Amino acid sequence: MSSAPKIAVITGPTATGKTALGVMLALELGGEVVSADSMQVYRGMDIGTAKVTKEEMRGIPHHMIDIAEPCENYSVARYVMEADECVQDILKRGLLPIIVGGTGLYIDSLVAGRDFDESASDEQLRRGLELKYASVGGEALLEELSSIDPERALKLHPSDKKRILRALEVFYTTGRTITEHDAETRRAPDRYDAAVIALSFEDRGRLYAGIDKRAEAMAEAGLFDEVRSLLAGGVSEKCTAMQAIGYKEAARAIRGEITYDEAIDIIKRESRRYAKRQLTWLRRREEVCWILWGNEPDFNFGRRISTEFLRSHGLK
RNA sequence: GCCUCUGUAGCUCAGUUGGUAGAGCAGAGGACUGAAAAUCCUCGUGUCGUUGGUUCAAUUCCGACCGGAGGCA
Repeated sequence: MSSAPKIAVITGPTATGKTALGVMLALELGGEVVSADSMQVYRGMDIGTAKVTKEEMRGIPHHMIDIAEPCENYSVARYVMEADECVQDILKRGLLPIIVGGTGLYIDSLVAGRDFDESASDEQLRRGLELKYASVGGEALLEELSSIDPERALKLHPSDKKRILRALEVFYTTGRTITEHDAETRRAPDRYDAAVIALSFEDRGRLYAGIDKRAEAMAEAGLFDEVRSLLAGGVSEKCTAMQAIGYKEAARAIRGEITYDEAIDIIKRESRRYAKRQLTWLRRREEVCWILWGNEPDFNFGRRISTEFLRSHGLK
């Protein structure tokens, strides 16, 4: 058995009740919530990210929310550093850290304790590579990568610009291939012993219905006004924050490219697809305690299953 | 009531000069190590409205019937 500190994780696709269950477990077990959500880190993005409200928190401290300006570009690397500090601090105070969120990459990276090399990022270089990609194309850049890191190149498709560029960037800034970096971090044992609870619905249709309903509710709650004020505050389309589902579509409607109703329909569809990707990410992880709702989330049931699972995992 | 058009994948439609069919969208599956709510890959069988007829063979031609749209001194 590993000697890594034990923590709890609540994840699952969007609109499945992670937030509510997180607070319940924190109250019951004496814990604090550490959010794992790539968009809730940004201030001013509340409605469209379904951020926890003060009332919903019920006095439970929530970390890693509202910690960046929407025009900053947040990243996994920064998340792991900052979230890890929160987790350490909670553990030090004898409480249970409960990671709650749907950003799989953030959760896995935090749990594994991935060490992102500080030097392996270079804006200038990336811009240059980007221009090169535009001029010579993905095939040519993949070939370039192939001569450096054939293993990685083999796994990438010529259209997968982001990953080809990153692989080259890592090599040119650190002198080591991304394959070597990967191998190294995979070899290291996880930093935390995570008990993972995943929420979803038994029936995919139910999940999607909930997502659609929530999109409508967001629009009614003032999503478009929220986006308007972000844009007025100088948050540009290029910011990572504006890639968030709900925000980019609302911005298009505000610019008059599509109607508000069209925007809402697209938001629903993109959210459904996002949920599907979240499920795909989650399914490859073994030892997950799945809690599948029927028609509606049943939090009494969820809480019972969760606490049982966490106890069996040696938590409290 | 009569005339014309129409009925093909969840939706919008294409098509087969007769050999049981294919696009877009929706959807499904997968990947994922510094943008991850991002990015990328793969996947098309459906009583061709129903029912008779012609034919070796009908979704395709003919008839009737049932939906839908339009027209009618």
